[in-house]
Amino acid sequence: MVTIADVARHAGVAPSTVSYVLTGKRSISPQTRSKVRESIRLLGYHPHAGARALASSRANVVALVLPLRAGVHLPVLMRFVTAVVTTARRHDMDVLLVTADQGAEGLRRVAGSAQADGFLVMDVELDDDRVPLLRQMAQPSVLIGRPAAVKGIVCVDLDFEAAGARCVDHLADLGHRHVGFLGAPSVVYQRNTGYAQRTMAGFGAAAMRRGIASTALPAEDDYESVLASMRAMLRAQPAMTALVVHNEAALGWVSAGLRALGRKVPDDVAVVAICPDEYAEQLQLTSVQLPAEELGRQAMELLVARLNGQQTPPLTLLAPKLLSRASTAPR
Amino acid sequence: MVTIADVARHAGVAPSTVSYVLTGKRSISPQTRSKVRESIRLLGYHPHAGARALASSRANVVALVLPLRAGVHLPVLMRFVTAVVTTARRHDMDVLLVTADQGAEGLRRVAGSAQADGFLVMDVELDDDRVPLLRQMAQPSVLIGRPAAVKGIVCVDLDFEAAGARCVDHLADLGHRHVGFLGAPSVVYQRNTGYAQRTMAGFGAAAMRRGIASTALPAEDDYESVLASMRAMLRAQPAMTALVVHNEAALGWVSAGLRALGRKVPDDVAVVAICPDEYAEQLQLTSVQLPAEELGRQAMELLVARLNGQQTPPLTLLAPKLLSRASTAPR
DNA sequence: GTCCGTCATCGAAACGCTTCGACAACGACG
DNA sequence: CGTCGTTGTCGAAGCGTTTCGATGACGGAC
Repeated sequence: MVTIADVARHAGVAPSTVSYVLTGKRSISPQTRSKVRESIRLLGYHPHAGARALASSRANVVALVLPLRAGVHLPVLMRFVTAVVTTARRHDMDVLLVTADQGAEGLRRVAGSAQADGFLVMDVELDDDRVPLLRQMAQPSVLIGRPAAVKGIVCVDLDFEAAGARCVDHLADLGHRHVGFLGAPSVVYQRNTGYAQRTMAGFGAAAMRRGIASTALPAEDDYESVLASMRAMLRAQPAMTALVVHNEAALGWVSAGLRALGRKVPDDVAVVAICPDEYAEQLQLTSVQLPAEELGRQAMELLVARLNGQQTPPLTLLAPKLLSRASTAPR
Repeated sequence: MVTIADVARHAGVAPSTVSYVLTGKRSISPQTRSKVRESIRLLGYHPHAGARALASSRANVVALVLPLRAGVHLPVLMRFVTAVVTTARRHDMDVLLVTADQGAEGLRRVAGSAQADGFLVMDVELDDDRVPLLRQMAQPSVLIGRPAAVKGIVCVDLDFEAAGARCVDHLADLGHRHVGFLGAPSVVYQRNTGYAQRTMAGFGAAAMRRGIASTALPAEDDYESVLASMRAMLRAQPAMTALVVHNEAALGWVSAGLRALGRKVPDDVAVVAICPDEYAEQLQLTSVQLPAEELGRQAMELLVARLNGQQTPPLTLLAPKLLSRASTAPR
């Protein structure tokens, strides 16, 4: 293994000088800098991560806590992950994969061993038992999503409440008086997942405000379940003329299902989805965008800022954007 | 931060003794052991990962190289990931997430900085440019999948060639003389991905051997594409009475699509899938199992074995298992 | 011509752990 | 009863960085 001492010897300088060239923490003359750089290149030197972590008490690693469990729509999750990894790399950091099933214990271990400088936590439940722990840890953390108690933690989230409301408003403006809500798989609500609950709440409140009748049901990710939920909604509310879908896995089955139930989109039933734009685009659905990449990126940027000692706003809430497409043609 | 010296002081022993209690590399009297354990618990001590890595030249981390790109079916990928993480944890290792788009450069960086002790690489292409690098790296690696040249590397894979053949044999035994093959998205073949190519090859060869006519087409992950591919196959080979599907994302559309083309499963067209068992179970499809968890687990175990200096077989090839279900009822 | 501030560099001391040789204590053995 | 292995523990020397105080060299101000 080639060490910093080897580089220093080769370049005819002190090890500390090499270190300063690498980190840029002190000014170095251009000549020395390029001499050292050349030696580094020639010898193929890579600083030893462990040694670095030990000396600087910075691992240059963030832990990403991922929910690999039922009800999570993986393609969407991966958009977050990709954005996080890309942004991390841009700041010369790496990403340690921690699965949510390792629980608070896993967090404690990773934090205690100083394996990671910070934590990015996804799929937060409203009453999440990891939150108290995160709050008292030495390392900063950023949540993607929002628990009920946000005191003392930093969150990034889409304003799902507003998103739910935005869908209703759009439909109400088009004259719909009876709307349905096709939600995430029921386990997601059972877990009390923040974004799912909030969207529902926003949807419900907006319907009340606009004096519109509404029904809501969860749906699993298969055709039968989607069909069953929609059938049940139509039975409960035969006059239903619009549907809000907050379930990426179900999206593909919705219009086929409605057709099977004797309804055409958009003539009989208008559809608004809450999902990444690409999906809506492909299916030609009016949608509120779920900016996964943007959320992942911002979360990582916030974490980096905190690691650099900067003050950050405790809550970054992205405003929902609705894009009108063929599935809600004016009546 | 509480260090090993604190623990040693608290327990009234030397730091090295604490270390030996932790690693178990020398025998320690039961009394001392429990005394030290108690101090560790009381003080909430966690060894500093960096220090440990530096002193022992072992980071207790494996890098998992993930293909987060088009054509990869994420639910299946996540099965691998979950199995890898779980197995890693069982050996007290953590998992560093490296995305394939960081390329060979990323591997070099992680390896050079001794951030990881070994590499697990997924979604290997037949002529993968990372393979030469992996071969010459100080750290061992295990591939999930197989490049064309396997010399000097360790791979774990399902025998996809046999899997393709197994499907044909099953169908041939049932009397089918004209079969189709609905493959992965075309980008996957364009990339020359090992498992996709091999399955095709096995399928084709078996069809030849059994004197059966065959057609093959790729399919994307949407209904339209699946329908189009199947229509094209039926046009090319109107007598087609059986279909092998090697595309998890397409599975859900197959029987609906065939129905739309005027064919019923299994009476008009028999279907065999190559996919994780759960999917086949749910859709009641005869299938060759894709044991993702098993592959992930074995890959990690092999890597651990190599890290412990054990010799391992260069190729672990799992035999395909076919499970007969309703979609290939005897004619 | 002296003094002072800046700039570039050096040397040495951490950082927290593992590992290896050394060494008592102790029972077994001849 | 001396000797020899074993067992359990200690002390110290690394591991490869970063960081901080120190130090020359140099230029500008007086």
